[in-house]
Amino acid sequence: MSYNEASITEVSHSNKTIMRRAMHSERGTYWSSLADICRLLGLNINTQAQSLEALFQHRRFRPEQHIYQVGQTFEALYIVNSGFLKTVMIDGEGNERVLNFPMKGDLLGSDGISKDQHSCEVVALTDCDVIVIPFHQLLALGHSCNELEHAIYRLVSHEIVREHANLVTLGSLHSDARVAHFLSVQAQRHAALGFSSRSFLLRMTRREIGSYLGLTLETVSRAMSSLDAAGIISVNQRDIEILKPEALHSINRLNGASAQNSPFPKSDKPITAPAKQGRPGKAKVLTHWVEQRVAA
Amino acid sequence: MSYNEASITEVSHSNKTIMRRAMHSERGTYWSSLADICRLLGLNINTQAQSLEALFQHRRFRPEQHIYQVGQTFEALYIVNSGFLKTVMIDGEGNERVLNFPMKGDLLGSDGISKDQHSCEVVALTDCDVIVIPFHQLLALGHSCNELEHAIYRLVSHEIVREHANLVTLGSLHSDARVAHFLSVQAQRHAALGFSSRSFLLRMTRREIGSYLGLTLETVSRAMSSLDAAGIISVNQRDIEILKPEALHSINRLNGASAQNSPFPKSDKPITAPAKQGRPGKAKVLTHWVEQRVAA
DNA sequence: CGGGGCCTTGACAGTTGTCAAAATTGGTGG
DNA sequence: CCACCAATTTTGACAACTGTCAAGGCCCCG
Repeated sequence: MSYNEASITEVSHSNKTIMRRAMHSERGTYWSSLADICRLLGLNINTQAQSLEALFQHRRFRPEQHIYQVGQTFEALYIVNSGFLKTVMIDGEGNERVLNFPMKGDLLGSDGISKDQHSCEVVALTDCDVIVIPFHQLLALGHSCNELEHAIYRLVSHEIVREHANLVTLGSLHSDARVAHFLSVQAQRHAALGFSSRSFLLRMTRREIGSYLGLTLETVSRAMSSLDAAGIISVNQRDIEILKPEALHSINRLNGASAQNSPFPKSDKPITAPAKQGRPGKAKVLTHWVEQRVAA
Repeated sequence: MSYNEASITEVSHSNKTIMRRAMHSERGTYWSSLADICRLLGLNINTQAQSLEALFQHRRFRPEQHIYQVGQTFEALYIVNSGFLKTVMIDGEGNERVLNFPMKGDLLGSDGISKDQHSCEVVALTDCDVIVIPFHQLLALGHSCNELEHAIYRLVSHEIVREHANLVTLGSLHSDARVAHFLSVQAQRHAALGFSSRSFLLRMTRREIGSYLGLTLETVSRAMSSLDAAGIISVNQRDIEILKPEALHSINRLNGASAQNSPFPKSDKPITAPAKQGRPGKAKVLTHWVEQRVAA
């Protein structure tokens, strides 16, 4: 990503700039142009408008720090420029549920538009660099470029589609399948960022994965051990290596909750992993299902 | 709702009007102004702009008919004017998952903005009347009124917040609590529409409720029987009467998946229903939990 | 080197899915 | 008007899955 070191003369609200610059004085304040952001998002906006030169400030966060909290007044959307985070919802009794694990290129904050107040919170899991996009400013830019405006709506709508997919995963897959799907998606996302899709590091705890998938941390751990024993992945704590991506991807054992209203009778066997041979070492825990697969 | 019988002279694209009028010739075509729609949504837009007089066409649907389908090109958002519907997602094998049960005043179609193509589909459960709002036209109106534009974003964002709540329900509540919560929400929504909040008719099957809640139809049926036996509700097929709304509302038995990272130790007993006396008749099925409550 | 998270694994119990059958409802046709 | 059929709902018995509780191992950090 091409950073733009802040140069005050380029910016309209210079007083603000000075203030913020003071806060981040250790390393200076970074800015990105709208064009940079479009690149980060993979957008191709065709416009010669000067709006592409509008600058947006970066903010850095340490692990555990909040990008925003529940109840905080909504002012800006955020784009993740680097780092890994979690989005969590807190219920009345202080229980926390993980909604998502955003990473580079992801949008944060769209939950706040609805009531001008955030209904969930985002926490950094690693060092993070986030671009702040004041909402009113974004709307103003949208007015000068229809294509950009449409892109904003698309971004927000994309969040809805993503959540739909989560709902389906949560409601209709068994624990092994949820974990397999989670790892598969993580791998793909890492790949999309230019990292290896075969080997990566999980940035969150088993408890957080469980919360995200609607499972306990023990069930997550066991599911991973099963996949390891089946030779589909290799797990060492948070270090994940994917040995058979296709196998991982094709695990979608269904729950009873997936109502089958389709005309087809429930005849054909579900598509499952063609795992062949479990490695002898390590976990002895195999669900019946994986045992069956391993035996086949 | 104040309908406006189509009067062609009021409308700009008269050719379209004639065409559509022909399609619905049985009962004539209805139109609503933007002001009508704001009223339906409970919005209070302050503007004298003539845009409030823009007219939008209604479409009627019979049970089982699709408002839109997966893969269909996105062209419009829809507001439900009357009737009950379901939003469903179809996976590769033809399994269907219910995502929501929209009713009067709800927004439909926001999933389509993302890729100019719908990723789920909406089906009428009863006779329905739906207002069609072509998206490009809505954007154009937004340009002439900032307040309206903001309202559009709020509507879409609200969908995100609603889905967050669904994810939490699905991931962190036990079956009884999910069903109780579902009924509680249904009651509130009926009340918000001016119907009785104590007694209402479910428009969907047990299977559809189960699909929505990530449960099987049998589990839904059993949960309702338990609540009935506990004297909290009265169930007769799809006829629901709520005897103790507070009790129903306060059932939130947690799953293990709700990671408790809060500082408070897990000491205090969860808030549960103070059900006193099960009626002697009917269901003999009680979960341990309800038994415990009933005994207390 | 010690301590505190975090992860793994085991044993067991509670919850929920599966399969099956009976009861209820609504609609259709004789 | 009644009988019958199909769809939906309820209920039961059982098995499978996942949560609960507990113990031990691993790793990082002080």
